[in-house]
Parts: sequence; structure tokens; C-alpha cells
Amino acid sequence: MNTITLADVARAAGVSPSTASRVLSGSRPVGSDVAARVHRVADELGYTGNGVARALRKRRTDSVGMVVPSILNPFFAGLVDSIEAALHDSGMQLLLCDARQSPDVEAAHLRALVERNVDGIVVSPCHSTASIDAVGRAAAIVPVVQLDRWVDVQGTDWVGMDDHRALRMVLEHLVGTSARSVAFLTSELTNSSTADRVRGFRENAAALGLTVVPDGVVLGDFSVESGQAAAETLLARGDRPDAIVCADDLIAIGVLSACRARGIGVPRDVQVTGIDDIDFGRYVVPTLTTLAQPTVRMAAEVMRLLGERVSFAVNGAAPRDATRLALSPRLVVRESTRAVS
Amino acid sequence: MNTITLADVARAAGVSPSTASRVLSGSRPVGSDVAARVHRVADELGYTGNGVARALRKRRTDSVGMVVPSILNPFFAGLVDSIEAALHDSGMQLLLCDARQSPDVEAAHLRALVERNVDGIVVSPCHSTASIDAVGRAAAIVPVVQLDRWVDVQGTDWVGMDDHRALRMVLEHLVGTSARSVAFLTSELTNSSTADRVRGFRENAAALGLTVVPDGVVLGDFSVESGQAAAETLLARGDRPDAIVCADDLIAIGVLSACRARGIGVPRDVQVTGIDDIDFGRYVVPTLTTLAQPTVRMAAEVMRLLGERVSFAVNGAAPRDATRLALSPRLVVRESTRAVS
DNA sequence: ATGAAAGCGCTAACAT
DNA sequence: ATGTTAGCGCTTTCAT
Repeated sequence: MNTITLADVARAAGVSPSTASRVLSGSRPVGSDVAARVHRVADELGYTGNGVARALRKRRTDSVGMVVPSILNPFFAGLVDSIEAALHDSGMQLLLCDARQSPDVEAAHLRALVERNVDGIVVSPCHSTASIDAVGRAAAIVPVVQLDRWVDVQGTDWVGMDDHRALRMVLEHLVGTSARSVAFLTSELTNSSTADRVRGFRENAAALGLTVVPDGVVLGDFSVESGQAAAETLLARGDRPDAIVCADDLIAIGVLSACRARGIGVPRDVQVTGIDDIDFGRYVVPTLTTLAQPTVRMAAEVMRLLGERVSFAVNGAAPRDATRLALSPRLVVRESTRAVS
Repeated sequence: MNTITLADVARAAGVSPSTASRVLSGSRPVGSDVAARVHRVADELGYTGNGVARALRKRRTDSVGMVVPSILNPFFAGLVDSIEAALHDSGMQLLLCDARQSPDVEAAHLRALVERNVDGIVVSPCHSTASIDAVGRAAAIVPVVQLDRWVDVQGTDWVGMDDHRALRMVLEHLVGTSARSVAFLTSELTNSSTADRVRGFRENAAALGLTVVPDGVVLGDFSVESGQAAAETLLARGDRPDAIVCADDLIAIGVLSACRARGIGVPRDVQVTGIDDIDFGRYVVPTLTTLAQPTVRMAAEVMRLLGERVSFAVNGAAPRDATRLALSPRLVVRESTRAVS
């Protein structure tokens, strides 16, 4: 363990600890000769500074925590990448936690982040009910912004996609390809993106005159395996829909896999769409039609909201109302749907 | 900001701060009636504890930092998942950092982790030379284990794959499918897994009597795009190899994509192999033959090594020699190579 | 078993 | 512009 403290530097430079602190943090003007000496001595001694002590004293850590349901999901990996970049540009540090789909692990992470005095938390809760308590407890103490998935907790902002609009865009595209009947594969209603997507699917399908095949809304989870299994069942029936709409790209990739296994042509026999626009959608066969989420824009908005809340927290001012920001996705048409006629 | 301190709890429970501390941390026997009272009061007040203050006093944080070259690479996402699980089981917290392929960002993260007094660092350096200084500086202060990629820094352990053996396994498999000529697509020699893999490729190809086509070792980076580009060039030539061996699955997926674009059959016209066994290798067409890295085992070994180093650091004992642990991969044969004849 | 006191390393008043 | 003092919240001697 490094044991060189600010006091060591100060002593070696022949100044007081406060002066050394001021030089090294640039918090106040200081004689340029003294400054140079302190810097030199600090370098020579290999002084690194103790962030823990600094955080304790300043009561802020210049770090924000982020908790995602699963880092194995490329969509969240992309979100993390964007947030990390945005934070880094602001000179802040990201503490990333992977809940591995478990509300318990998620709760432990949230608690740990609060204990570590992060200045804010970005969370995509993994369960629409089981995550509420932990998110609520965290939000009571530190600014929390929910990203993508969300739970009903007061005082937290949310940034995500406009699900209703997203489903409309997909379904309109499918209507354009002359699809008449559709099915929707999504995750259990235990996480929050889902409920909105199901509603968006049903309402827009009805509005556009699309038939939802019987038992055409299938609840699994956001995984390739789930998409495969659901597609197996759906495709084994007589009333195959013209298009299978999926609530994320992983599910859609599972559907493509199942179609290939059964020799069902995509998009000839059935069209398939995803949501998220993960990179791999470009490398499956056929390449995947999907909705791109504006992850970079999302990250920027998260930073903005977090920034506002953090300054509120610092000022001790009354927090403003919660913001809900539903951004529009962008349709990315590839090979898994037919040309618009 | 939560402002309930241990002193508040102690006062409300009518005990001294030391006693409250002992109750809440269980560090020493305490009267059971007193203990109960303190616990109850702590609950009522919603006491959470200040990890920063605790860390400053105890001089350990029960957290380890991890820095990966890119969280967008599913292989590293998998590694992170395994490490996170292993740490969580030990009651420790993972601070994950994404270098986004930049040695500068990586250096900033390493510095930040050291400043935050993490108990140890797991790093997969993104550059074989540009990463040396930052890793070295970190290793001088806190226990460092390198994972997968590595740079030459004294006093650090390393856990990874036996590259030489890995290439032998791939090439032996290809010999078994009657391949006679091969090419190797890998990343620039600017990162460390690469040099060993190139050597492993050349030596084993020679030993097995395989012909390396002229300019058959192509240096790009670990990405789909790089694989695509390299394959374009390679396939445009007259002397197409029987098999294209790739240094990771992303490159291989790029090769598959390029083959499909040019109407070249895999494995009929050319065989393709990857390394890592990322999930998506099962969902490309054809499915990808690859080498699986034992990520769970790797995570366990990292934990073990880190544990040893941390206790050394705590005891102030002389650190033991650096360990290098090269684990064997497992061949996963799928559709992108032919049946063994 | 409990309390009093000291101090981890730093920065922010408050001096001068 | 610099030094002195105090204290962030916690754990840990050292007492009793």
C-alpha cells in the first residue's frame, strides 16, 4: 500500500499541508515558486493522493454508480459504453455493477453504491416489482436516474424509448410490406419496458387493422433461448402469422434461429423484427430489421438530469419534479422484413 | 444526502459510538440487550453507514477494480460477469471500468482505482506497450492480476489461455478435415495475446505440415469489421486457403459475413474458426467452430491470486513471485468447419 | 462488556 | 499568499 500522504509532501516541500493541498487541487491561488516546488516534490515522492480521505472530507466522490440487469446483453453493454464516455468527459468515474438478472444482487449493489457515497446512480431495474424497494431506498439518499427499464419510484427521473411509438413504427412498416397478421414475443411483465410494449403492440395493431393471431402475445424473457422456444411453439401451429414482432433483438435472433431450424424462410414465409439495434443484428442471416435506440442521446440526457439533481442535492434545495423522457427510436430496415410495396 | 451517522444511532440508543460500531460490525462481543436496542434504533433511523469513512479508517475497501479494453466485446462482458459473480460470493464489490480501447482512458481508470483504495485490480491491458506504464504504476501500489491480455510488468500475476496450445488444437482439427493451406487473421501486435497467437499459429502450422498462404498472417484488430476487411482482401486473391483461422470470434464473424457477401460457401469452399466462444457464435450462419475459454475457472483463479496478494499486502510480507497461469481451452466444433474425415 | 480518546488523510473555514 | 485548526464518520487501541 502506498503510504505517502499529503503531509509527507508538505513537509518535504517545506510548506503547510493546506498549501500543498491548494497546489495539488488548484483550489486557490498560490505562489508560483512554491507551487512548482510542491509539484516537484509530489512527483519525486510518487504521491498519488487518497481519494477516500478526500471524499470523506469533501462529501462528494465525483463518481456515479450504474446498475444494469445484465452486462451480457449487448444493448446494456452499449448503454454502459455511452454512459462511461459521457462521464469520462465530465471528469467523473463510473462504478459499474452487474445485477446478473437478480433483484437481490441488484439490491446489494445499490446499497453498496449508496454506502460508497456515489454522487448519483443510473439504474435499469431488473424487475418491475422486486426492484422497487431497493431503488426507492437508494433514491431517498442519492439522486437516481432510471434508464430504459424503470420501476415506479418517486423522485427519480427516467430516460428511455417511446415504446408506444416504437411499436407503431414497426407495425406501420409491416403493414407497408402487406403483412396482415402478427404476433409479439416479449418478456414477462415483470419488467417495465414490457408492459408499455405490449400495450403499444395491441393498440397499434388494432389501429392499423392488423390481426393478432390467437395467443399471439408470448411472454418469455429477453434472451435468444426464449425467442427460440417461443418461435418453436408459434411456428408449429397452423396459423402462422405474417410477421413476428420481438421486444428485443435477442428474442428476434432466437426466432431467426428457430426458423432456420424448421426450414421456414425469412422474410419469405414470415417476417421478423427486433428492437435495440445491437451490432450482431447485422451479422445474422437474414440481417435483422430493428429499431435503433438513441443510446448516445440517452447518455447525454442522463448526464444532464443527474447533473441537475446533484446540484440540487448539494445546494440542499427542494428537488424538482421527476422528468420522464421518452425518446424516439429509428427504424432500421434490413433483410428480415420484405420490401415495402 | 443521508446524514444519519453512527453517532446519531449511538446517542439514540444511549450507548457510546464504539459500542454501536461493535454491534453493527459484529467485531466484538456485546451485551445482547444492548445489541438488540442498537439494531432497532439503527433500523428506525434508517442508518446506512458511511463506507468512505469506514474505508479511511480500516484502510481497506472490500472492493476490487477491473479494467477491460472494451465492454462491447462479448468476450470481456463474459469475463466481467464471471468475475462479478466470484467477487459477489466473497462479499466484495466490483468497480468496473471500460477503457474503450484507449490507453489514456485506461490509465485514467487505473489511477482512479488506486486513488479509491481498491484492494486489488484485475486488468486486461488494451495495448502491449502503451499500457505498461499505467499498469506498472498501479502494480507498485496495489495487487494487480492481469487477465487474458497482459503486458510485461513485474510483480503482477497473469491468468489466461494457453495460446500456443490453442492454436495447435485448432490446426489439428483442421488437419483432420483435410485442410492443406491456412491463413491467420489477428489483431495488430500491439496487444499481447496476439504475439503468442501468431507464434503458436506459425509453429504449429509448420509442425503439422500446413501451408501458410503468402501474406497469410493478417494484422487488423479484434472486431467484425476488421475480419470483414481482411477476408475481402484474402478472398479476392487466387490462392484461397482451405481454412481461415481467426484470433477471436468477432474476426471470424466478419469473415463469415465477407464470405456470404461474395457467395463463398463455408465450410464448403473455405473453413473458418474463431477463438473465445462468445454466445453469438451459435447464431451466425454457419454456426462457428471455436475454442472456448474457461472463463469461470479463470475468474476463480483470479480471485485466488488476488486473495493471496491482498493478504500479503495487508501483512506487509514480501510478495511472492509472479504467477503465470495458462489454462487450456476446449474445442467447440460447429458448422463452419467440415466433419473430420 | 462498555466508554473515552485518538486518528485514518484530506480540505475548508478562519486566521494572519 | 500561507499557516493553524478543526473535523468529515468511522474503528480501534487503551482504559475501566
